[in-house]
Amino acid sequence: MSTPARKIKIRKANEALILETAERVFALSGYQGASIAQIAREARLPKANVHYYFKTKLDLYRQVLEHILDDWMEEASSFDEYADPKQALRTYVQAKMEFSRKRPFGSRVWASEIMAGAPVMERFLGTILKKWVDERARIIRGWVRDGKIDPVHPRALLYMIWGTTQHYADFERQLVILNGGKVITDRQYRARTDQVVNLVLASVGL
Amino acid sequence: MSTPARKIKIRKANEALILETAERVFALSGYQGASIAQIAREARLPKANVHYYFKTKLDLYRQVLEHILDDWMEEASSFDEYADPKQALRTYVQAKMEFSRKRPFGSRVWASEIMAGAPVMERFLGTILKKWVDERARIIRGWVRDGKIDPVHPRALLYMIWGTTQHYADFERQLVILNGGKVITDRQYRARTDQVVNLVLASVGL
DNA sequence: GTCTATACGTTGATAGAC
DNA sequence: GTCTATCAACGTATAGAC
Repeated sequence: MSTPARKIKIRKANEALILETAERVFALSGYQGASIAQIAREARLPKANVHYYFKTKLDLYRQVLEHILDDWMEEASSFDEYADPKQALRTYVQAKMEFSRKRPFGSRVWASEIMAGAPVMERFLGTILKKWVDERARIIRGWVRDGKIDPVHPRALLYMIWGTTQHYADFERQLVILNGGKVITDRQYRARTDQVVNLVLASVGL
Repeated sequence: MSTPARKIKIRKANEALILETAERVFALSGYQGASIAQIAREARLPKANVHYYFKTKLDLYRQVLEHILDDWMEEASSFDEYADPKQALRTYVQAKMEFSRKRPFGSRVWASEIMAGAPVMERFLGTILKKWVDERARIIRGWVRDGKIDPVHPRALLYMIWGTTQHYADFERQLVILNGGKVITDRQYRARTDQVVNLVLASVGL
């Protein structure tokens, strides 16, 4: 029963449970506002166990962010799936909207980290993200040069896509209240995704 | 010297100082994450003085939010300055962009409050904001009916405007890093504002 | 790997001298 | 109106029995 293999399995399961719970709690209260006690409570584990798997609160927070970055990489790559601007933008916006729907807490942890001055993600932003944005800006500029889309400012377009799609995750509570307090159904959300796609495409003349 | 008039003046000045500092600190760390000690330190006041002017942390937080709502009302009214969609949207987007530039902390406190589930602003969102959105949605639907703009979903348009313009306040740190670490100048910001206006107008066919 | 007990700093808040 | 001293509650983190 107490074989190494079994112990590793328990470890993986508990780490995953804590990471998932921590993402939710950090999303709700931010890094400073969240407490290990609350994370432990919601994961139904003794507080000491959280410290057993993650030495410090900062360690745990860092790993939560790393998890989010993994998914970020995936949605970022969707931008390059097609060379045609219409298909590329549609695919990317859809991927971002799906992420906002499926991982709203991840989006909020990110937002809260940036609002706190990005002390942990600074390096990522200045290296990987900056490189990605610079390259995508070049692609968009190419589309403009070839007359495939209207002459828009690449960065302004990317920031509009980010701001809009992340709004659906970060401000979910507000959207629900404005929706009359009714939760947004999958059907509704698909419709909203299409509307966002159409607005973005129209904004560049597609 | 110690006349009532003088004391009232001192009170007003200190309250304003504390409110301004608190907005910045709440913006950085959220309600739970912020501490009275930090607010007092940054305002260069003893901790007890903060409690003297604002009985509890929640009291202070509420008043910070009320201040932000006052400004929100003002920018909201800019939507109705013109009946023509092009002028109305331009004026509104410009007002929101100006707010993001001049009161980035206010925007972030709002964002952090919503991400925390809007425990304090819930009533405002469900009453005043909902009414405002419903009415503006009706106006936008009218523009579509009259063929003045493309057939867009009113709410999707409003959320795009909010998400995009607030992104410039809430994610300022990220934008600066993506800008190569250089602060965004007034000149640059005016250009970005124009780009956002153009994207929004184009998104509805204007 | 689990969990109780505990160390020890920081928090929100107050009392009371000035 | 200002400010030091203080308190109970809660924060992170660890020790050590099981």
